[in-house]
Amino acid sequence: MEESTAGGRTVTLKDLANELGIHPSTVSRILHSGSEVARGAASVATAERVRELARKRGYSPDPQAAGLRTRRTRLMGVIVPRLSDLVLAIMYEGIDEAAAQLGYSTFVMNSRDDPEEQRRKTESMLARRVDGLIIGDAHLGSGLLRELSARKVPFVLMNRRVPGFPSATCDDVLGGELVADHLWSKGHRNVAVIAGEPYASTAVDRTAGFVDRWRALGGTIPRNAVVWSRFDTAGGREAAEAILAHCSPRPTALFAVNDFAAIGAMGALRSHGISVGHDVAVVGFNDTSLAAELPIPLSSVRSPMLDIGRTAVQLLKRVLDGEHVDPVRLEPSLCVRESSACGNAV
Amino acid sequence: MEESTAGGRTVTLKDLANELGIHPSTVSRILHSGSEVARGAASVATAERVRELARKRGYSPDPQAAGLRTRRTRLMGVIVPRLSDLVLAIMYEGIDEAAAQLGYSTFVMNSRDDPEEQRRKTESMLARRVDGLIIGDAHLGSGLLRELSARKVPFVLMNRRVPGFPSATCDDVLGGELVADHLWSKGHRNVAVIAGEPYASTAVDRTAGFVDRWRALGGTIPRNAVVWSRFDTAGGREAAEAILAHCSPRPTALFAVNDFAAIGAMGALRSHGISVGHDVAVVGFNDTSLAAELPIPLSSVRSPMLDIGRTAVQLLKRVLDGEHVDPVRLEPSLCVRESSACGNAV
DNA sequence: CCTGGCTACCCAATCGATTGGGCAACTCGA
DNA sequence: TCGAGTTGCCCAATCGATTGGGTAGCCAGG
Repeated sequence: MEESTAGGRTVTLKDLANELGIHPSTVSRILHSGSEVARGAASVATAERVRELARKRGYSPDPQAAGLRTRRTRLMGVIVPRLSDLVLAIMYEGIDEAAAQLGYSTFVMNSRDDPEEQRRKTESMLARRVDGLIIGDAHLGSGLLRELSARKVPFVLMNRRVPGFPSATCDDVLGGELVADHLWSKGHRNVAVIAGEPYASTAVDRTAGFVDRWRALGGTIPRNAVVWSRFDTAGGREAAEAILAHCSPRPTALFAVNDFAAIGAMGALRSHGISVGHDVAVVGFNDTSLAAELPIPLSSVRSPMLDIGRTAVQLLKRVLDGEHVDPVRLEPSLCVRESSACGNAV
Repeated sequence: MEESTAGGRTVTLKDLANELGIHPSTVSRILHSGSEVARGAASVATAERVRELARKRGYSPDPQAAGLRTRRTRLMGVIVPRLSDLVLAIMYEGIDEAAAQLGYSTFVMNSRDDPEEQRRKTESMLARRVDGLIIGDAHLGSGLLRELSARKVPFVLMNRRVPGFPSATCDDVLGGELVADHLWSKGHRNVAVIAGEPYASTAVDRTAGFVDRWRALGGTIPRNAVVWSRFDTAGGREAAEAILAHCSPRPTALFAVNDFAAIGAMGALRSHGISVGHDVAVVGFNDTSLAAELPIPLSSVRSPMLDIGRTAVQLLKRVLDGEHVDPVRLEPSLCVRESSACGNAV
């Protein structure tokens, strides 16, 4: 009785209709319409017979055919820098879950933060006729978003925001502020920031939140203590090397806007014989599952990654429904661990 | 001139045909057929005019319509335990790349290694009418694969193999052997294995490769020195705790079949004041990007994850073309780092 | 002049679901 | 008893691309 979709013969609306001696359109209305329409379309008894047979035959509607007619695919396209970035992978899990709940499926593609690829992948998604896009790799000042907007492509941003467009992000400014408060209260007065990529709002906002709050607290941050870098371990390592080379006296605390950069920085510090959590405090961002499990557990700002993904889906749904939506920022919290547990001698 | 797909009016074959005063079928043959058919369908001059106009109008064929007619979607479904597992994420990047090259798009879904979810996601993929499946979460002895086979659903396995089905995997047995050779040659004689999940061929094969080779070398491994565990850091931590609690004398080397489990184990060792790479050697598996960047760099078996993904796509393509395909095992290599650099006193 | 074979196209059915418009048959109120 | 309304269903067009089967016009050979 489990014939269903693949390999063997596929059951169609017409098959069901023939078998019951009624018209396919009636079957369609019964199976795929809101209860009001379905009520008007058939008697309760007929409806029950139809539903029963559909179940028995393992009927599943052909999304190709339905989409062809309705011009909607119930497909969302998701573009991320790279899925092998744990942060994005987890957001995608949130997307996957929320999309399934709304009856949508998702495509994901990696753009590797390359503007060329962003365009290519976007077009490729549109060629697949996705209903809308969730863009997780937005670059500040990129023209692509304005173009998409002009073409009336429905989309929302995720993870990174760009002013003027709907987005689901962490409140990264607040996250940076939390770190500033923490390090300041631990007695640190000489800090450096591994700031990430300047085209990403995550990097910019976290850095700005930290630096602005630090100054508000009365601290100073020399220009060369803010080092832009890639988001991965290698980037963090290089940035830490630069800081060690150019900042004197040596900072007593490092804020990396990303856990992986923080891990890279920890490696660099260690190579220099500097003890993390003792000689130098390190704080990361995102609280990925690794942070707590590292040999020296890493303090990190926990961002609600799953919720960001879920929220992005909900926002996109509302955009698809024609609503106007405002950016959403979800609140982060700080997890203090050994890497920044001990303060500076005051 | 960039009208193209979304929002605004979509250009169809008929539009092109009308504008040129020829029949849609002719346009179709010109744009979407091999050169032989296209040659027969129109003069070179007409063909050029069609192609030119298609470019100018930004024509892109509607996959819904094409799929409805041809019964093929050029879609591959990919099922993985979780995309937030770096190993699978990287394999997926390989898939994404290879699939794009062949003109396919991919769906990914997470099954979380839950048999119920595996079924649900599989059906959901089939309901979307994917042409075939890449299954990255196969359980040894699961009935699902046999069912799919019986239903003639085209699929290949990836990452984990199950005898009797086509698969693209690492040669995990060889990987385990490499580790055994390495640790033995370093003088270790008392070792333990963090073996992973017994339903996954990766875990079973790596463990078997290690244990069998170890015995062949003349070593012994007591029963309680092989601890099955989850693949994540927490699982590795728990397994290491169990080993420390139950194995005496304490092993001088640990082989974890997965880098994350290895990292968890390193954390546990450290909590016990045991120095990794000095008191106890640790070796992981997969050589994820983190291994080399850890404060104490982790020795690990490098598995060709990208290639495994690419290979899976190529195998599936061949299955879709009706060929018979045999399992493919890609060769791993060992990367020795600080965590197992120093041997045991001989 | 007739036949046969090209060349360069056209025609129309088809895939499966959706949906606006019908329309019988029956009910009910006046 | 008539008209209006409701119930329960059918009809047929449609979405866009594909594809097996034509066919008109032309040229060459016999």
